[in-house]
Amino acid sequence: MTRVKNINTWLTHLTQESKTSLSVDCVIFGYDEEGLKVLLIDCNMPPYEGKKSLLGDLVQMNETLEDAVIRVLQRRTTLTDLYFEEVKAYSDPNRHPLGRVVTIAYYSFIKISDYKIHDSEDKHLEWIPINDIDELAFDHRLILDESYKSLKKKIRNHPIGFTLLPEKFTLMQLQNFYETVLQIKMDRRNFRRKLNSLDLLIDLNEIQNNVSHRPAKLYSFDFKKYNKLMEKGLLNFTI
Amino acid sequence: MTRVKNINTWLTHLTQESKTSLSVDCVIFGYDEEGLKVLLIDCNMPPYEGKKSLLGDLVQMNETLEDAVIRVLQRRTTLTDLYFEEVKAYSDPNRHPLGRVVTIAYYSFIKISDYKIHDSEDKHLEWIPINDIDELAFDHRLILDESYKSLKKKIRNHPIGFTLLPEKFTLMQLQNFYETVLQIKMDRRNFRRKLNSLDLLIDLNEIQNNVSHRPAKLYSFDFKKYNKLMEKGLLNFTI
DNA sequence: TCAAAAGTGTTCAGCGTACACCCATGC
DNA sequence: GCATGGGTGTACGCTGAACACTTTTGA
Repeated sequence: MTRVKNINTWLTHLTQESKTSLSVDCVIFGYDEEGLKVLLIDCNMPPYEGKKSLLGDLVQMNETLEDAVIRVLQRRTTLTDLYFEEVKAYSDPNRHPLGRVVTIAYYSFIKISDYKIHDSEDKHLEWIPINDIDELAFDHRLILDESYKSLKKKIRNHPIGFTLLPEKFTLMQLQNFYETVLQIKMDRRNFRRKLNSLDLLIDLNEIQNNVSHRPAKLYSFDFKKYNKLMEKGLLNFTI
Repeated sequence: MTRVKNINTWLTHLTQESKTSLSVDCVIFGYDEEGLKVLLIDCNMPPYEGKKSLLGDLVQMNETLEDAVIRVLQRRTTLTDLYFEEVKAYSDPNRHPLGRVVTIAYYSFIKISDYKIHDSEDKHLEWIPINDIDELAFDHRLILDESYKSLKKKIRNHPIGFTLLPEKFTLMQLQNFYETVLQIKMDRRNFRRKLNSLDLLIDLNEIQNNVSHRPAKLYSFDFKKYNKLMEKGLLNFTI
């Protein structure tokens, strides 16, 4: 009987020559008062000198891809509750000048003020506003575009935004967040009704002060209630 | 200046010891009159002898992941317009008994009658009804579950179903397809109205014959119209 | 004439969308 | 008092969901 040797059926060892380098690349989205930005680093690898690239690294032998992403993210931040999502694998044999490197792309989304810059490499790091990014090294522009598309989809059905705002926020700050990230305009009255109907905001009975206009009420997000409702599968969170 | 060596910034070569085996695994969903099935193969690799596994293979040096998927699918079918979607990467260092194998999971969905069994390996191949599948080799049960979830989501927004039915089909056949794949019941009148309102079915002015009940009208799907509308981005296909 | 599936309409509730005016504060 | 953003309500159209009876055919 001829039998095709196959990784899932019958094989006795893995050969060196079929192995490949594997990396993770992370589109780190950041949000602050100025808007939506992406953390990029200078690439000095020919032929991409002068271009910026995403943060990423080779995956080590004893870690999962998720471990590698956490490593990439934590090299630069002290945050522990990191949020990230897998986007897609990129495997063009010619995508990397050093040879074959398959990369799995992830995106993360953090509050820029929580981000700690802390090693000598950091001078090559920069938060670039999403709309100011032009060409990137490797296929990173493509990765960025597909990640951003994926983020925009995700953010309308998951309360990612609430961890990126100050603990106490106004409805206008919240709406600005969605408008900035989604790059659309929303109707103020409809937005407020929508958020109220979700019944997940805690009215703190506090107001802004020192603003030269009518002060807005402050809210916080009821993560406990959200988690409880999601566990029971009985919440349709859509914005 | 200390500088972290990094795949995206500054590195002169790729070392052997950081390389890993890479595979693709494909959840091949199939549909026929009997329902939704998955193509599985016997696994003879310790410690999984006697279990079934998904179809997959190691990725070769000069192919993309998509090339590898097509190779896996075409080893067993003569179809050219293969449909497949990436699901997720699985990278637990202990997921494979031969050593570290990172796998990228894909699902495909085909008409079982189009599928050609054609080599000696095939006697180990079987279409198993989705609800009859128990444990699988490796982490393939997890991969199957996550792929099925992903398929169910996809199928409500993309006309995948229409390639899996006979060219001429009745509305009941179409509804059965959705009910079977989604494992839900749908209201007949609402379903028919929905499909009519999409205005993508071609009324063939033909009816079933030799059925011992009122014969149903036959339809086909207007792929041309669908593609045209989708290009213009002006169709919200949801079932 | 019976069994079996085909075919058909209406009502209701919820949700997204569009839209304009008065209010509270600091300067 | 004026500039600035905060706060509010209504009307309409679309869509999903629930629900029962008549029609056509073969046996």
